[in-house]
Amino acid sequence: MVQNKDVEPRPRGRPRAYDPRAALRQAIDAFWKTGYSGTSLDEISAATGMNRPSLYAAFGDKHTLYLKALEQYWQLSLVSMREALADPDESLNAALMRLYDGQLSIYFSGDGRPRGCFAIGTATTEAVEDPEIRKALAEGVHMLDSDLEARLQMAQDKGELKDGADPAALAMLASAMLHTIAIRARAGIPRSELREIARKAVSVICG
Amino acid sequence: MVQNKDVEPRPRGRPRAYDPRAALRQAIDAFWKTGYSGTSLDEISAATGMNRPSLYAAFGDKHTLYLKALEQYWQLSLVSMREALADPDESLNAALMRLYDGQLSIYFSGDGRPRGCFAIGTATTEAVEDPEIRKALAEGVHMLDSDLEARLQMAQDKGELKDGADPAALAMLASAMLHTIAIRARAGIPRSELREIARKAVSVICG
DNA sequence: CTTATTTTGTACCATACCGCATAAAATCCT
DNA sequence: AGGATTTTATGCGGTATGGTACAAAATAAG
Repeated sequence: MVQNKDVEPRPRGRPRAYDPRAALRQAIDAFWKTGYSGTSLDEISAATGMNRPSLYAAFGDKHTLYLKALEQYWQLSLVSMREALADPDESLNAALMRLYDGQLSIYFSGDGRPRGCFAIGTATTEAVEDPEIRKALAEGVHMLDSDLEARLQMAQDKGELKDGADPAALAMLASAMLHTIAIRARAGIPRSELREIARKAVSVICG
Repeated sequence: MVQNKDVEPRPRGRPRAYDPRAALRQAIDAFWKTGYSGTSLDEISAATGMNRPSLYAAFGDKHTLYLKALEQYWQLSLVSMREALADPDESLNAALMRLYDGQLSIYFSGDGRPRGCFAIGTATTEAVEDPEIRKALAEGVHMLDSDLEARLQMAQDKGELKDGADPAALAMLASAMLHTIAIRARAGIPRSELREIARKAVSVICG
């Protein structure tokens, strides 16, 4: 089914039955619902269609599989957020709403119930006793902080903010807003309501 | 060891070896570190000093035990927050800082590593697939929202907020700030830093 | 066609887990 | 003292879990 892309020389032995990238996405889906501890390798095996030895060969044990899933999620998520903040001609208000709308699309994606942010929703629990997950969580959070602060700084430089505004403080509020939305999505608050509080928060932030 | 308080008529059979309230607190401590799925009944048994049948007799199965722990935590937490917001003569700024300082004390309590908010840190993960936990999480979050909104409304009535401020929006930001602090505490961000972002956020909120 | 190489699929092992059955222990009541 | 009652303590049973051994399958190279 899968054609060899480009000039990739066909590897030596039996070909893989499943695409590792798709499998990782499906593993993310599995962890996303019930968390790291709450998801068994059998469930991941079912979600990916790979049996456990293949899973193990491709991604290592459960812990490293989860770390890879987390890293992959942060990448996708940050790409989406940076796209939202990228256009320098867009107003701060519009850029922030694009960011929140993009994340809401992620939080409410998938077949089952709304599952919020994968990282906030699953890594936070493990972070206390697991140094690697804690580090990955902290780094992801910090990335967003930095991007937002840069965007807020830009807004201030362009005179979009009221005098005396503190871009770093406003960036932290914008970041906090995303975190509370991530939590509330998992708590069952409807999407429309979350978008509404995002809208109000953006109003306050933009002054 | 335990004297019968007041006129409590000593119950009939063998006396309990452990105080159920203290045991529930210790069960909370156990769940707090590693979450619902990540904590075994053996660990809870060790933490409380009760063996499993006693645990089961006192609190029911693991799920109902966790629900009781969650409910107890919300109560303690909300009591602390309401105390912080209660004094009508205090400035909004001071009241909010009292609230954040009180919660930070909780988030950084205990012997081990900082563990943030019990509810945010452990219920969020389970909330997607567990209706009861989801409900308890949503109710707790909503309680804080309501209290903050009432306090912000009071501030506006007293003329503490700038004209045109939206108390509900500001309350949501204050709530979001607590949520992000809860997450960041688990992610390993030091307490001093969290207090600093709380201070800045309060500055913005109070105008 | 045979051999080398890699992946798959089945099955297994040791342990962990939750819940409970049952007996011993500690107290109250008569 | 003896029976009634409640809790504790030990331990078991059935299942789930993470990880792996091993043989069969699928492909490339010779």
